[in-house]
Amino acid sequence: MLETSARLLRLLSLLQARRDWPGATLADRLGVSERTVRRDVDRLRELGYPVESTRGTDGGYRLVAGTAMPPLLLDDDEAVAAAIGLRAAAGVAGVEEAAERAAAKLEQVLPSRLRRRVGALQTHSEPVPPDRPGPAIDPAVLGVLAAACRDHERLRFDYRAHDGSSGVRIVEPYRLVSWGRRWYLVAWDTGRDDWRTFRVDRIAPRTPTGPRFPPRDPPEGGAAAYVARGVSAAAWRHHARVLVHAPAEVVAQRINPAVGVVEDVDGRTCVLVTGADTPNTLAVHLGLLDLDFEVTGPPELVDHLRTLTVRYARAVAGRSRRGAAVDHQVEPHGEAGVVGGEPEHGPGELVEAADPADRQHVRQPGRPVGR
Amino acid sequence: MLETSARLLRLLSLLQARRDWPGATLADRLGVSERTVRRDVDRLRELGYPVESTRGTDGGYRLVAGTAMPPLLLDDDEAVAAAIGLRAAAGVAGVEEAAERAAAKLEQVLPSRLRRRVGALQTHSEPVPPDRPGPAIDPAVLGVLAAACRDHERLRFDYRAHDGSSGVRIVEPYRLVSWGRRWYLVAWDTGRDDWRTFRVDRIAPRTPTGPRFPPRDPPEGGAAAYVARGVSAAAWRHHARVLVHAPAEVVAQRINPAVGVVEDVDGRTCVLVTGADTPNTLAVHLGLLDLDFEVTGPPELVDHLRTLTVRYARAVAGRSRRGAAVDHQVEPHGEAGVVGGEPEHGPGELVEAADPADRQHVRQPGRPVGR
DNA sequence: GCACTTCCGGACAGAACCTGTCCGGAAGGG
DNA sequence: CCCTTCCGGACAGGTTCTGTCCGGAAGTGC
Repeated sequence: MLETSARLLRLLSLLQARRDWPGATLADRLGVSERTVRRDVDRLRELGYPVESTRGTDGGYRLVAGTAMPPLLLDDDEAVAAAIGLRAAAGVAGVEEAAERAAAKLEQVLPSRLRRRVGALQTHSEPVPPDRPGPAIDPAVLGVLAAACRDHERLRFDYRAHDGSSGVRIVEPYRLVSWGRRWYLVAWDTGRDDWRTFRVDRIAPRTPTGPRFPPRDPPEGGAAAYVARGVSAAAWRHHARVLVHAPAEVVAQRINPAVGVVEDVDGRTCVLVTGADTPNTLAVHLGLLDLDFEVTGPPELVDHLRTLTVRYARAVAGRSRRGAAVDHQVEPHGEAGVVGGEPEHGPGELVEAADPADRQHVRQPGRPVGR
Repeated sequence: MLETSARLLRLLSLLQARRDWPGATLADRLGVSERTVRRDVDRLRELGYPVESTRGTDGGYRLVAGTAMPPLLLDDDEAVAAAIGLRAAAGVAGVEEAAERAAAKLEQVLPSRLRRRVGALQTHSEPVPPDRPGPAIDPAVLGVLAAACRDHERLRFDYRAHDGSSGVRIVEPYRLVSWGRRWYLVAWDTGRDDWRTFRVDRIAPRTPTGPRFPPRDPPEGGAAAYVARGVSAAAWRHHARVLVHAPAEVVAQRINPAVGVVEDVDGRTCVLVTGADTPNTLAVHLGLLDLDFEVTGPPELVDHLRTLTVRYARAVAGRSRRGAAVDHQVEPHGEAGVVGGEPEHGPGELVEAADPADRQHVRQPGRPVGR
């Protein structure tokens, strides 16, 4: 019966959307008897999609990872997110081709109303760019945390503090946030009776999760803002408070909010509180402002700005001496692919792909680069 | 019959993996009669997943977008890419929650061998970061191009050159590449008998696609490298050839290959060919090298380096005059969330989330920021 | 230990569905 | 006109599915 097939997909969708379903609830949602639900669960198992079951109070069924990938049943919003994510993944070394294939699969069946949303979000989004890879995270841990957030289940986990000590925490998770090169969990800490942000790479979850808890009002401004407040100021090795000779609104427009906070001083100048892992990166952020500013500390930054001053001065000192012999070889063009009026690019010199695992893209004159 | 359900999923999977399937081929793959395949196609249609059909030579069945999202059937590599992409999407404003939900759905069923791959790729990947949103692209266009790449179908499209003129091109598509803030199509141009790179936002595909063509050897180094060669040099408004006082290998290690090409000169110095959209960005990127260099052109760059020289000199001039009164307020900490020894962060000052659509994160002293 | 919760699965009658074969029709392209 | 493909009804034969009923098993809390 075709209804059997349809019902199996709906059952799979329910099991993917939430963790635990008592058989009676499933029977009610699917409009069949409980015996049929048990048969359906058996059918999913025969198809290779393992469904675990728990008897007794708070028992029920849950879908777990097996050896085969089951069909993924996404709602509209999730499908849009997946389409955007797969485009992002298309730029990731190691999965370009697979991401492209998956994106093609998804987009060929994406309803047109969702396609328009993908287009709109794609052009107006900018994820926080990581400057280097973060610590390794077990995706199973992320999965447990993500499911607990979604299902409003309490978590217990061992948390390793920055000084190496460890302790057990009991929290009500709210949201996972990818911030820079790390993942964070924003949760209500039951022991401290307040919101806290936890580094996911320091969490070792304990099982089982639960019990359930009623959702509480989220922290002010949402999880990402909450993490931004805590992380941006604390995560950097170097910090600076810089007096910028421009109105705060102008400065705010020129920086990524992930890198700093702007405080108005007198309407014409403001203070930028920012940071970075190295003085060089910090100096780059300041340079990108393209505005006059004053720095009095930290000493490393002051030293580095002085070094840059000398370096830049030297860099252009030889301009009148060397003439234009070097730079006239660079031909400014219009847009990408335009060469001599041609709208696309022909074969160029050999350069390695943008693969961070292999950075050997040095070109010796006259011979191909890399392996 | 449970086999009917299983077969429907396999049929759906086949239809998602490739565009056109003659009925006889499907019958062969599924191990049933052609009549049964026609019944199965009807069943998919009744489930809400539209299957189009074409009669005659080169006819067959293809899955198209309907009003409902069908189950997504991903192979192992595609599932890994989707997991990575969804994590990337979790940082995109507007789809955080949906991406998190979709990620949780996927990761709860991801076989453990794939989870490990996700973890490994996640920590060692760095996509080319876009510095700002690219031109709007109709996702339907991307979908058509992606499918044509996958199915090795020729494309005909109207291509708008940079000067506004337009012409029809017939190509054999090879790969879509996300590069910086734009998408590119790498394809064999049948008219010019050579590889070309096309801006996707300038492509208006003509239908239908086809006929099929045998795959040819890809351009040297792969599609991303190919685009890198053409785009990096041509896409920027400003270019520079810079003499760097360091060995080429050292310089190559310090830059992202997306931003430049390094040519050895004499083993101790080398030339960096790079570019950017503004002289400021170019100048600041040169500063990131943390190496001495010489620049003779273009004049805008030289002027701007002089401007930066003055700005930086002024920025640090007041250090001895102003004392440490400003910067001692910044308390360097250990890792994220550590405040006074606490391993996680309590409620901090109010700052807007990292939402590029709303950049008002200016903080007036004493009052909350933003709306 | 008991009561309540949940899953488990066989047996049965009745109903419904699925498959392969056969065939004539329709549409597209060379 | 011929070849390719999809379309779908008719038929016989066989298989599966469903709801009901029931006894069993396991987990949890009091």
